[in-house]
Amino acid sequence: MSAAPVGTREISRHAVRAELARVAFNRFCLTGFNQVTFADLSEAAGVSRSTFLRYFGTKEDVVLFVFDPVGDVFTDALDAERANQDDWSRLRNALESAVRFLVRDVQELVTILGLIEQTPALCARLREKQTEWRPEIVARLQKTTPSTDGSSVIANVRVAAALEILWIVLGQWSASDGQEDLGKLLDAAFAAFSTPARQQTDAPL
Amino acid sequence: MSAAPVGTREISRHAVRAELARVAFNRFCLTGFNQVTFADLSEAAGVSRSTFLRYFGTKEDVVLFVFDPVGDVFTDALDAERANQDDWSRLRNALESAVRFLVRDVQELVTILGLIEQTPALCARLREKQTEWRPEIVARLQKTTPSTDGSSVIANVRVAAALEILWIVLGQWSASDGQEDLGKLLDAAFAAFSTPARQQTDAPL
DNA sequence: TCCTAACCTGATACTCAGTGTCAGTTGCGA
DNA sequence: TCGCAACTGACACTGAGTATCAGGTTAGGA
Repeated sequence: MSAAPVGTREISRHAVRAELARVAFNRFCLTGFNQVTFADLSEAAGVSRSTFLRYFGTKEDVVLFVFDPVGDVFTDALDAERANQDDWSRLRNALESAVRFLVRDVQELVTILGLIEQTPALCARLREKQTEWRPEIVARLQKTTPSTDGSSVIANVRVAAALEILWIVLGQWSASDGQEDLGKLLDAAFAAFSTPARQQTDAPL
Repeated sequence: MSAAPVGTREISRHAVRAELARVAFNRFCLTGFNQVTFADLSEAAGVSRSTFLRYFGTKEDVVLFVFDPVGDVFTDALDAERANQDDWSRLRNALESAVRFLVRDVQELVTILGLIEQTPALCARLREKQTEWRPEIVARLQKTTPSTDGSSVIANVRVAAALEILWIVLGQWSASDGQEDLGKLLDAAFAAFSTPARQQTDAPL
């Protein structure tokens, strides 16, 4: 996982970052992501534009940096799974760990997801992160299974599908204002692969 | 599908667009996407920067506009499928239509995919298009099946998974320089959902 | 306690993407 | 032939992101 902050410098940096993000987040929700400029943000936060930009490389990162650890959380959780389970179960459980990591403050996460949903630039950047996570996850998933020809494609598809489920489930969950049970939503989503893909699809929940 | 160009204006616009994209594409491949500016492109194409920007809203679109019809191709193909097939078969076949639409000039497509792969901005924008296609595809897939509670999530997951397969298969295909059979690659990818998700995964090709 | 090297900050200047406007031109239909 | 609509280049502008610099602050070792 990411190295815990050791020096006081690191602690300070982390805290400032959090505070800047907090201030910025309010502005984004109030005015809309695209309407807010770095000049606005730095003024609201009481630092110079230069300084603000030193903490966040891009405007998207101001919102999305909270998702950065998800890749590691996911791979770690995948490793912790018993290797004798099938791929889907392992992915489902690892996904639950990732979701649990994200849901600390329900209201906050719902708000962030809402902001992301209505801002194409944020969606795009988030998908980019998702794509960065995939190779490592695929490697971990395959570690137990001696890779045969073509199994790499299969592993890639399964991981990609699992990551898609992450956003679909979170979207559904935030649409219910954080009311629905995330575990059940995950089960319902993974049913897409176990239910006979014909007519019906009786909701299993 | 998109309206065929009728007036001479429309024909002209379409042709100019294609020519500008052609010139620009060479530059991108030569120097790298990020290193080329609109000033470079317009100079190379012999038009003003203003004019170039009028044909393509963003630099990404200069490369990716060829993917714009894919969403419609996919949904149309999905409608054409016999409704009594299962979801996976319908999606697989619709995907094959989309792929066939894209593969007109093998060498050109391989080059484009290579450029996209090594340019994060292009990947991100492409994923954005993909996300735009999804709702309509989900609607078409569900049209035949009376939607029960929770089946919407399942349909969303299946479509999302299918679209992921599109890029995974195209990536694999372009890595083989366009040699591998796309139909077989699609079968291999969809095997991720039919093969028991345990050990082995003997490659079915 | 002091010194120094590393770090943080704000200021400034720069490149480039993307938007908007305007005046002149050209093609097309009436 | 007239007039409208679209196309064009020129120009100005906003804002993201990069780079540099000088002055101030702090951590940590002597």
